[in-house]
Amino acid sequence: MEKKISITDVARRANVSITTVSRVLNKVPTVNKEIAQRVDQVIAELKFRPNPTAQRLAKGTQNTAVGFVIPGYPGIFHSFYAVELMRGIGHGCETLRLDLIFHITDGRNPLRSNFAGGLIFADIIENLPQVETAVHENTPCLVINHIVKDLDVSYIAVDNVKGGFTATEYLINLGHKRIATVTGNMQTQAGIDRFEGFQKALKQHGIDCQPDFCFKGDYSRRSARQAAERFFSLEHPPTAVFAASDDMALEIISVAMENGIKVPEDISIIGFDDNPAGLFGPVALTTIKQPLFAMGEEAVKVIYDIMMDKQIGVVHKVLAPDLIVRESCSQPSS
Amino acid sequence: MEKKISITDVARRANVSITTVSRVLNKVPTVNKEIAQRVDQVIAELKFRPNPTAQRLAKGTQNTAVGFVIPGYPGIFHSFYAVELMRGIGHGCETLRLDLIFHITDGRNPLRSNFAGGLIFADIIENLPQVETAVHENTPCLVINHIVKDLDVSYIAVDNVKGGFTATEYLINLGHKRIATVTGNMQTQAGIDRFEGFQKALKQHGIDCQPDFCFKGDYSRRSARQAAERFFSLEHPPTAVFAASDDMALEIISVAMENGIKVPEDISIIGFDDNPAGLFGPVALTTIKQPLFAMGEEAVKVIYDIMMDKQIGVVHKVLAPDLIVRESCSQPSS
DNA sequence: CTGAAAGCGCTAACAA
DNA sequence: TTGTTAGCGCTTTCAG
Repeated sequence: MEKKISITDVARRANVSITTVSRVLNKVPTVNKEIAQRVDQVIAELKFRPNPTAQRLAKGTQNTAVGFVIPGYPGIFHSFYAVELMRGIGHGCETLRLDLIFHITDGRNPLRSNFAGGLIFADIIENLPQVETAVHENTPCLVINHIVKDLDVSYIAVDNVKGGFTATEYLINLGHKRIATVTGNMQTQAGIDRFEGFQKALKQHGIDCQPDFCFKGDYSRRSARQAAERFFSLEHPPTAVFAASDDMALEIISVAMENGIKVPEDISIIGFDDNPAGLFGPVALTTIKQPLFAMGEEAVKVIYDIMMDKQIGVVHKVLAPDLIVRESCSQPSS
Repeated sequence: MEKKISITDVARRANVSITTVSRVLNKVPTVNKEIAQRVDQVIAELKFRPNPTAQRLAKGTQNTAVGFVIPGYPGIFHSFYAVELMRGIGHGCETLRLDLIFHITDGRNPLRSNFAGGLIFADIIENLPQVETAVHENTPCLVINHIVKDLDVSYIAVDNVKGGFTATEYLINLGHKRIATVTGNMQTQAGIDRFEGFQKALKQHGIDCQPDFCFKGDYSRRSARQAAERFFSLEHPPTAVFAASDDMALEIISVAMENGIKVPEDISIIGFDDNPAGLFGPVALTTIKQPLFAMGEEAVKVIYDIMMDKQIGVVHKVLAPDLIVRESCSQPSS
């Protein structure tokens, strides 16, 4: 462990003042060529690196870095959801020339927001204490895709009610009347909201919401399988199903095929997420795409405004999801 | 744009010294309860945030952040290669309690390495000038998967020669004698090295390397198709093919199927990359897996040692790739 | 063209 | 328990 060398060491060795060293560091043109060269040489010899912290302090540079906090569970980097968000945030930071600091954390550690001027939280479930701390420390914060009630914090989220509504209305407009749904985990906002959108669409088009057609799932393939088996064993089975996730939609398609039921001829299936996995398999999945990339990008803009005091108070934004039509839905045959 | 408030403002307003404010900021327990409370209140009123830069300078904190530089081309976050690397680096940073700063860049901008104590470059092709600058500024640097010749910089790479060798030898051990290859882009190190490994394996096992069996591809599916058509039209076609990428391997399988040639019964195909796409499709692809995650993790360790002066001079590491046996290879039938 | 000196905002002895 | 006084390593007037 060598002792840190500073600008003073360089100055001494080159027989100049630290001011001059600072000048060559900053490429001030008014420095004598020879001296500059000598200084450069000493810098190289000593392998001197100016301390960026001190530079920033002296220059009074604003802290232009945003931290992106994501849960560190395995597979996070393979999650379509997280990666899309990252892309958007990465792009946003690039545009605004902000540094992007990743905080991959299990939510336990205090999260020293060392250099970050603002924090974006991707998943609040594990990180709620960290959000609270950050808010309490006056750190600009933004939560993605989670509508926070108990805390006065900004958020930007996708409109899951609208997503459920859009999916269901699409089915209705295709001519379906017997529409079922398998919901997401009803402990989660997304699960509740997507189901609400489903009901709303039915109601608005004067279609009854049969209890038989509403299966409370939990996003798991297992629950989707149970739902599908229930639906298919009904005397009057549905002609269309809205699944609250692509994963579940895919599982329903599997069950259908196992039972010789054709998609979309015999039954239409629509998912939610626009997971690339929906592209493979026997039929490309029609689904609802969350504007993940846009959300990430927007998140950066918002946090930037907050950091720069252009924005006072918290901001709440809700983005609309898009319908992606592929092959798994058609008009009812009967 | 409000004037920045500093610890002095807080001190004045709370009628205490800045030291006391500093103490409550750092939660030093020896502060009078009432005073602490008063200070806290003022902090809240003024929405004061301590300047992290000044804190770091005063505390003399080491710069424990590593920058990860990746090209900003679209789709980078969906590239299996890049994402695996990120995962490894993310994990490494977490383990070493380092901050991770992403620099998503097109290679044009100067890359102000603001807070990073060290830099890891994921793809040197677009970023070479940045690497040069960084090296010149004595910034600890590490290049991933590119063996740099003209620059005295550390790198950590995968052994592509060994990868090609392993793939080919596996085919040989299965009993194949008529082995073809479609190479990657021979302008790239990976392309050259994998081909070299192929030749080396053949030679070592006393098998002639027929020119007919060596097709110079470029990683594209198009080139793989041409290669496959050539191979299949030969009087004595090969019984096995080593493709320098999974993409190409998959295309060869497609061509084979179009021609009624069965994989692996009639012909064995081995790829390179362990791309998840190889899992789908009619036969799961046998392939060579690059230790991407491990490489990222290792990269962090190495840059850390360099940053901490535990490591003097540059370090060059080469990791061995692994054979992943799945379904696309078998013993030759004839 | 160069250097002395005064900070940048905060922490950390050292006194009081 | 609180305040005074030096710095942290660098930039930046302002003289020379």
